[in-house]
Amino acid sequence: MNVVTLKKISEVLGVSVSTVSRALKDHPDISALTKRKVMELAHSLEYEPNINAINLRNKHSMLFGLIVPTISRYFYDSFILSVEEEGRKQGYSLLILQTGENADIEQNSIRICRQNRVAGVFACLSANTVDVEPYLRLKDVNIPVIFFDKVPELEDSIKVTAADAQAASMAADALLAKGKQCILAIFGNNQLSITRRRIASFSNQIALQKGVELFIEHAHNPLEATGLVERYFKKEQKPDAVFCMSDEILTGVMKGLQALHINVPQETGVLALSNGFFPKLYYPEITYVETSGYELGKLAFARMLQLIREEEVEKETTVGACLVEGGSL
Amino acid sequence: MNVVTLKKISEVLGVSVSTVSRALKDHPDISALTKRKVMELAHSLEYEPNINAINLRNKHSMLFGLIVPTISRYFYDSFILSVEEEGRKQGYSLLILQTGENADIEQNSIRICRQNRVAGVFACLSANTVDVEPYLRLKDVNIPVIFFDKVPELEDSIKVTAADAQAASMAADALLAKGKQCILAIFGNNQLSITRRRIASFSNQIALQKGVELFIEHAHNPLEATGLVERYFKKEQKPDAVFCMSDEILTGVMKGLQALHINVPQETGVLALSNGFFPKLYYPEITYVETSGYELGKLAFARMLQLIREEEVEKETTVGACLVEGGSL
DNA sequence: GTGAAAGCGCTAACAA
DNA sequence: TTGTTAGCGCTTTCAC
Repeated sequence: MNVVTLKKISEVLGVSVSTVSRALKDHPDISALTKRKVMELAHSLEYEPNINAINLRNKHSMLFGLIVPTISRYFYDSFILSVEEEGRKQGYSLLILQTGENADIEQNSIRICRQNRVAGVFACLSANTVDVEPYLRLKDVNIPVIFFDKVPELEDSIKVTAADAQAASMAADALLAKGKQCILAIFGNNQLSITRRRIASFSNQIALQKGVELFIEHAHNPLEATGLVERYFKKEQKPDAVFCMSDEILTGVMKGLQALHINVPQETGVLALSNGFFPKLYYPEITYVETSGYELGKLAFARMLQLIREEEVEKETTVGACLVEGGSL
Repeated sequence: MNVVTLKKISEVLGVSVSTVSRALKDHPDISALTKRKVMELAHSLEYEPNINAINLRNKHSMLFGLIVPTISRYFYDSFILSVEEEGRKQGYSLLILQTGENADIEQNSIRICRQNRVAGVFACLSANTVDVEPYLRLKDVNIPVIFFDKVPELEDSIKVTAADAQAASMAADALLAKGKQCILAIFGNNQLSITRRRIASFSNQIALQKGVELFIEHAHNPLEATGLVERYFKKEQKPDAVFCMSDEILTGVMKGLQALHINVPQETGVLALSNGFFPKLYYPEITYVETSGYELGKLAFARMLQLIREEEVEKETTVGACLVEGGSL
């Protein structure tokens, strides 16, 4: 083992470990000469401090735990990216733990965060999280928790989410502004509060305009969305617009429209709530209301820093939505 | 701070720390009674061992570093998932470090791995990695490195890759079998050995069939791929098939074809090398040669374990490819 | 069957 | 300006 430690450096130079330690941190007490010698040697030996020793001493690590159903696609990747970027600026790294929507793995992930004495946890609940308690108990060991996206319905936890209601009503407005008269709106899992909020807000907004027909449907995956499109576009009266609650639904809808050779936007308009990646895959690009995982990440990180610094933190914050025009409406 | 340590438990119970330590690991020396008392108390106090202390003592951690350009889409997510799954079985977690193809961040990520005394590093080079040395020097501090996907052209490093040559020639065969005569083949960054291997194998295979015209082009992102499609399909003699070296290129190509209203497969065939997600987004689904990130992850992990156990390890291994029929050819 | 003590690598209070 | 020392939490050897 060729691992270099402060001790090794101190022995070579004939000084004490603490001198080396201080020299490396550019401590004002140490003479310029000593500093130079220490730094040079450390550099040439490729010294890297042992984080575990540092953490042990500090009683916390420069790691954040990030517990999430999946890192890929449809939203979380951009959240993670932005948390990682922000964290890097402050010297933090990310311990990413995917639960795959499995409650056992989720519980275990919380334990791993505890054992690692992470500086904080970013958590997005699994669809079937049974017990939020273990998250809350992290507070006992001084680990702050920020919930994002899929958050528990609890008063006293810190949550950051996209502005669902706002996004959904913006989408409705965009459809009405284009004079759409017969709208197929496809939403996701109705169990989730996020879905119910979006439906309520969307249909209320549509209802403001008399005479618009609205068909609300649910799809749990792209395939079901494709099926819905096939069903509705074989009808006598075809929808003149399709609204997709998520990227996942959007991909299913587009596949269905392609299969039926339906031209967008000539024969029907398409509008999605999206993070922005999938709409750009198509031609014409899909018009969407953006709920940015990236922005959400930035916000979550800011909240985390406040918690760590023991500043006052707002319990619930949302990031706004905005309409991004493609050519699909 | 309510953090429970062995010492706290030992004080409550009036035994020594070492007894507690041994009791918790079910050491045979300890009496059943003591064990029970210790375990019960530890449980009720929600004791979790401090990993940093353990790592410090062990001189390594139960973390793997995973350095990758991006965690999302196009391949890596499935690799990460499988490494994480395998790792979890053995008690490992993942320190995921995204480089965003930035060489500085990549270097820094290597340092973070060193500082954390990770048990090993899984590395996929950035497109513009200038200096592989820092990876190799991890060996000096006993950190094994497994390169995957984008690997360096070095004899003595351990690499796992998709069977590029095989996949590319399978793709060529599939095109020839359909009697394609004028093929536009779009590859990625020509700097990467992976690209050059694929080109060589692909064009050699095509060359076996006399009279087939092959146009080889490069695209560094989807946009460039879209541009190439627009250029080639405005020509007098349009390609009767497009080959896409990656998912990224595929998405760009499909957007270009949609823009020009070119029917697949009637007017042109499309074939991709892919991980399987994107081809299913389109109608008809794209025929592709699958190189599985998931399988590759399993393989990489197996190699890592061998390295850690200081077993003999094959330097280069590949996972096979297979043709998945869609309706695009 | 249990305890005492050393040591992993680092930092910081205190001494010189 | 530098050194000595104690201690972070844990494991393990050695002693009893």
